[in-house]
Amino acid sequence: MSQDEDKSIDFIREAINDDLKSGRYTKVHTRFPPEPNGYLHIGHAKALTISFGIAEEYGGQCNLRFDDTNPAKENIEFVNSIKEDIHWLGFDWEDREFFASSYFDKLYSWAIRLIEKGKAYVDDQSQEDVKENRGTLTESGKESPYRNRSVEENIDLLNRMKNGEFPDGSRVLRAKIDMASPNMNLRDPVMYRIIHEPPHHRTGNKWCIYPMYDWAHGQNDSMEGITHSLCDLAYENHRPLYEWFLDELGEYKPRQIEFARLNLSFTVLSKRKLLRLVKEGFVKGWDDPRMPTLCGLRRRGYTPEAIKDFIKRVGVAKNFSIIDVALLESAIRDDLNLHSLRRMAVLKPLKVIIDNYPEQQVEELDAENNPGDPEAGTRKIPFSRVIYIDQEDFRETPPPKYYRLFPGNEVRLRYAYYIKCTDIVKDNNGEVIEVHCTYDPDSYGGKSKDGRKVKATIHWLSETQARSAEFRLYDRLFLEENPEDGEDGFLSCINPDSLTILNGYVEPSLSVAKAGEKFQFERVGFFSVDPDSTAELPVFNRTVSLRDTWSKIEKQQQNQ
RNA sequence: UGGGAUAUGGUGCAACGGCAGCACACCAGACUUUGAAUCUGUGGAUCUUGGUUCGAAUCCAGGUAUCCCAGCCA
Repeated sequence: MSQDEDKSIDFIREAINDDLKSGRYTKVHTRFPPEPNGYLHIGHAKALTISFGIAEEYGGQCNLRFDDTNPAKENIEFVNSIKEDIHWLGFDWEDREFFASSYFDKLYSWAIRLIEKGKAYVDDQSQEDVKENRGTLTESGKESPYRNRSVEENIDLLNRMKNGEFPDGSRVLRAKIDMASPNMNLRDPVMYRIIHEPPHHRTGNKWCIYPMYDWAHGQNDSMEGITHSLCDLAYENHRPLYEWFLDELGEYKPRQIEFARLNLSFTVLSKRKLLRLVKEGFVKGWDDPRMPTLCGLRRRGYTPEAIKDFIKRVGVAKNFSIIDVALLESAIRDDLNLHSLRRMAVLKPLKVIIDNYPEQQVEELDAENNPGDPEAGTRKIPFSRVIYIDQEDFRETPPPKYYRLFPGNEVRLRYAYYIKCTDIVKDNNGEVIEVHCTYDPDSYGGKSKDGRKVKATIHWLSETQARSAEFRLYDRLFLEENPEDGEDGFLSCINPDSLTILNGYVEPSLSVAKAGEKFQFERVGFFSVDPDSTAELPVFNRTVSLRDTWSKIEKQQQNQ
């Protein structure tokens, strides 16, 4: 067990501590139970980190169990992607990979047991009638006319349902509880429904009946000896049913504890909405770097460490909450700042000619790979007469407090020399296309001999050695802080500029960077190499920009 | 009077009858060969009304707001 550095622990760990102390349970065994009907996203990362993390902390175990009780929605590809994503985050279930479908036989025998106890019955009502007779939130329901069939008839009917004698929707098995219960989940909930097609991805056509969530989840938890079944607040209303089944069966009963799911500002997390983003082409796929899916975040350049750190910062509670995406960005910046190598890249090139620098000369200058980490070493970067700088680092007429290059001003080229702007060349449209400078030979390496200071240091690339590269700059997908509001609202607040593609240059060494490698482009942001990269054209995804104080200052100036 | 849950700075999370604290965000400054990072500092919160108590974010009662529940989805 971890003795938390900070003594405060969340309510789940508190409950587990109580259970261990009281002897209600003698170990901790959790489970992560995804339905294989979609990709894992950042919200799942929270659930997963809680269940796997708590098991780890208490020296217990966490099972991976696929909740595959509905063949209409599930398939093996999702099973595989889910496993990949969990492993990527750094969690492992060892040999405890389970499927709800593996328990179908045993579950069936438990259903028979309930029927024999008179606690379950086959209902022949149509779907409409079942709905009609369930009542409303304020009115109690009506009992089914089939509610009091004999045990023998119920068993016979269920058996024939299982054998495929009846069409989809014609009958269901229901628990006999209380049609007047104020908790809708207790108004004779459906246990089995008939589904002939499609075949189940694991059991094929063996089964024609499939258990509902409520008639599978708790039972599977029990069968696996789970002690703490941690889930979403949405299942709070299901807990009485979870316990009713196990009590009636007389089986071992885990404790279900619910916590608030993760919501993120400027993000949608509901499966339906994510699906529409993909299907309707607002993004390029489930792993589009703008998606909150784990595969999307991975491609964007997020690290497992940052995601886990983020989840830790979010905390665990029962309040409905919406986390500021800035917290996620802060977590990835912290991680990448510590670990990523620095490189120079020019996203929007502007040509600078250093008139007093010898025409054919090329110098190899030393540059640190990570100023914060001397162990990261240094590299050589070529310098010559013609270089590229970023357009944002030059202004013909500088606004107040602009320290970068402008006519008459001197700046430092990172790791190289001081240069002073002497002249500019414009094209027919009046756009500056060339900047002329002189350099101070006594400022080699960026240190002036006379000790004079310059306010700005800018990044650059030597024209001849620079390699072309594509930069994909991602911004938030939605303009509204809470795009989940409303059904279609999220589509109307899509950010038209969520992706900007720029063609610029990078240091020569980066042309061989491998997909997934991460760098900080100095003064620009953190980038990760995209799998779309080719030998001719490396592609860099911007994971997150650096904090940009200047743009804030400039914005303030414009607002005045 | 359907049932269940939750209310603490802008956003989250703590404080478990005894000085309301932490992170992110915001703001100011120091430092800086990244206007980054780092460091220092400022401001700002207990849903509401009553009650219990020497003392209430915490306990009690009422009110209000928000979330979940009427799938043969999970």
